[in-house]
Amino acid sequence: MASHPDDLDLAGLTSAIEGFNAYFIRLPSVRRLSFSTLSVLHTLHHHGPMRLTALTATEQLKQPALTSLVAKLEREGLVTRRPDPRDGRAVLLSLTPEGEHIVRSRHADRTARLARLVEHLSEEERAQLAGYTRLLNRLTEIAAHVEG
Amino acid sequence: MASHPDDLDLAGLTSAIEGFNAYFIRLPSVRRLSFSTLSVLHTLHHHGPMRLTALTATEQLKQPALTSLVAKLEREGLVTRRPDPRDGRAVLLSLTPEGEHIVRSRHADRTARLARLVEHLSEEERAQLAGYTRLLNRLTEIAAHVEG
DNA sequence: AGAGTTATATCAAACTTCGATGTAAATCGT
DNA sequence: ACGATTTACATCGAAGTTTGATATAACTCT
Repeated sequence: MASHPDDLDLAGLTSAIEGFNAYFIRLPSVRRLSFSTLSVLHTLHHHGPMRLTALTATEQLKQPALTSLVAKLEREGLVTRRPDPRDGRAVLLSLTPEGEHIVRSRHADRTARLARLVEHLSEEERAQLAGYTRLLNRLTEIAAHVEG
Repeated sequence: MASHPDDLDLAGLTSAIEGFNAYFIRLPSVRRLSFSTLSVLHTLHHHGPMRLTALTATEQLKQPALTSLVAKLEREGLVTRRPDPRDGRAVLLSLTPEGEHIVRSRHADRTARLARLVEHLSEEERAQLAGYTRLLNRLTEIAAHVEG
């Protein structure tokens, strides 16, 4: 289908990402944490303190489910809730040091696994891979704009 | 930290992938399908007919949960179960045409979303992205070896 | 053939998610 | 500044999911 070599085969790229993710996402988490939990921790880690309602937008959970998930995470000491000084109805959620620790340690595990894969690449492939960090960050940034 | 420009910052790359995935994974699925369901459909699509036990290895579910999930998917017409001719205890699972349709249509949605992002890239960045498909497939293949 | 193992099913208990609805705080229109 | 509306989160009970323990039947090995 491509008219010349550099043409971007988007469906092929999508498949490649999907396939790699099937491997990349699955970590044998030591503590048994659900997908929902991990997603909330990831979002809070990257976004910083935010409201329950703001989380409803990114997580694929309805508000009552989030209320109860966050209550549980608070009991477990992974998340703190404090009143929003700007709005008496709202609550600001953030990660505790222990919550941060989980996100960071999963990140470290992924980095280590990636390292083991990269060992098997050629010199040239490794050099090529180095450029993708910028590119992926660029795409993520664009996604944030396009969606928002 | 990098000693020269082409050095591979693995932690940075991991973060970039994690960040992009947070966007890429989340599709507002039309039918309300759980993460577990989607993962099973994806695995069956790529791997072809397989046993329940084989699925237990890739999905992060225990066998009883898979038995009941698969029973539900069979009721909904997304998966078929037939006895394994080689082993009377075992069951071979595969996708129905409708199950295949769901996987393909989610793939198509992702491709379309990716297309909207890529529009915003420069000519040069698009060319760079084209090489990423090969490289990701290569990494996935290596992962299959390293794990297996 | 009998002992051990493997593939899946069943069960009840624990947990998650949902839709509907409640309560209190903020905002809007007059 | 008042009441009406809207927004943020909590609560509730019902429906759905996941789990560990255990059952059953089919394979394997000697």
